Amino acid sequence: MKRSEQKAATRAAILDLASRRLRAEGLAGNGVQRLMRDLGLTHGGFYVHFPSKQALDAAALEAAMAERAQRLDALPQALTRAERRKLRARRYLSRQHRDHPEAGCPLAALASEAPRAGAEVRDAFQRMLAEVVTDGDNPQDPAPPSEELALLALAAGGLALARAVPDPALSDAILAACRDAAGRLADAYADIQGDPQ
Amino acid sequence: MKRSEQKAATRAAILDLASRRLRAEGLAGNGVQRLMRDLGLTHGGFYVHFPSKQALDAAALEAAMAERAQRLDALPQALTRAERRKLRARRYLSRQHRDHPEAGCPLAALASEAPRAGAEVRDAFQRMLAEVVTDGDNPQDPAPPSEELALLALAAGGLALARAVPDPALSDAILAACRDAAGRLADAYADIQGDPQ
DNA sequence: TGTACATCAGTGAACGCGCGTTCACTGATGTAC
DNA sequence: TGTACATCAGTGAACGCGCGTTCACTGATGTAC
Repeated sequence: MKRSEQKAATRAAILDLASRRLRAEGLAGNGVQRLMRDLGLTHGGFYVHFPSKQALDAAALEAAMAERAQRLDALPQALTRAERRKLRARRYLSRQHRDHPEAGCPLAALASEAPRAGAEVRDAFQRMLAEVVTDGDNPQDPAPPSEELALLALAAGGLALARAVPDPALSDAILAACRDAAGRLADAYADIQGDPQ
Repeated sequence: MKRSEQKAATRAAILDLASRRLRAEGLAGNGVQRLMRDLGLTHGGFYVHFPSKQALDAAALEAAMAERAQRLDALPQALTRAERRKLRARRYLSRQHRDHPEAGCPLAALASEAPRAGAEVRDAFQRMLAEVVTDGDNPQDPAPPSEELALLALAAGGLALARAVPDPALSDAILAACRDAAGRLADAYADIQGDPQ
């Protein structure tokens, strides 16, 4: 392997682990030294790849976002908008997603930490949010951003609460309640403006 | 002042500042040394009042909850359930609440950090959630917990996202979208089961 | 093809800092006589 | 009322730890002749 390829591979490995750890343990649980150690490297070398911890956090967030889009936004085409929204909510508010934050949506994992983060991280967070709101939908007939924002807030809030609560039964109940509410909300939006497709 | 009164006053001051700081800066931003220093005390004395940092966090969370209940759950009696829910959502998803996390709801402030916290904090978090879901409503005719859970998830999620986003216009848009969605959801709930009172 | 040199990814020790917690102590308050 | 002693809220130094960042270095890879 060429040196430049080796370097790119190392950078990718740092980014990938950081991206998963960021979601599993938050911004604080994602230290440079532990990260590099767990990759079999020493922490000094970190600064060959990233100018700062915050730059890594922002880049890891973007990487998480790209992964998330692949996972959650792949939807069958032949559905009404309301059906697509319900399906997305069902995936988002699943036990699977709740129990595997490291592979899930970074918005839910970091929602309450992001306000306290630095500018780079907050900017990345905002780009992610904009992406979620516009993405995964029919580009021919974009959904109103406000509807997508509310559905996202419901899903991300519900997932975060379901993860926070120690009682599994209550946690399941939160997920179920939010799936149901997302469905009702999707229907309410469809009623008013007529559902396309 | 008697010594025991003095002690109680000191404890209350620690708890109060911790409760505000917890919401403004999260669990991580709430260090013992800085807390005590800002109260004009030394950090060693902290352990006269609390057995550990985590015990303080849990107690501060409960204190925040009590304060929150006073602030958000005082509602006129002569309203339908849907009207009460809309009013509560309007208060919760206000610019005022977004811009003053230190005096606001701890669920929104800590939603994504809580899953990573210790058992004491998570237990306190769950008690708070249970309280929000059952409280502030007509005790004669309790609302279905699943409906309250979903409305809370929407409100807390929306508030957290609105705080995370650096662009003020987008932040306002998130609040407005979630207020609107909470209204629709309240109506949807009222339609199905008939609105009491 | 072989040698000399340059590049640079990664090393590892060190920096100052704040964390939560411990502990021997001080000195004002409270109690007993 | 005055003295002797006990209590205990709060002090301040110290513990080990992990944080992000720096920097002189090593040694394998890459390049030039």
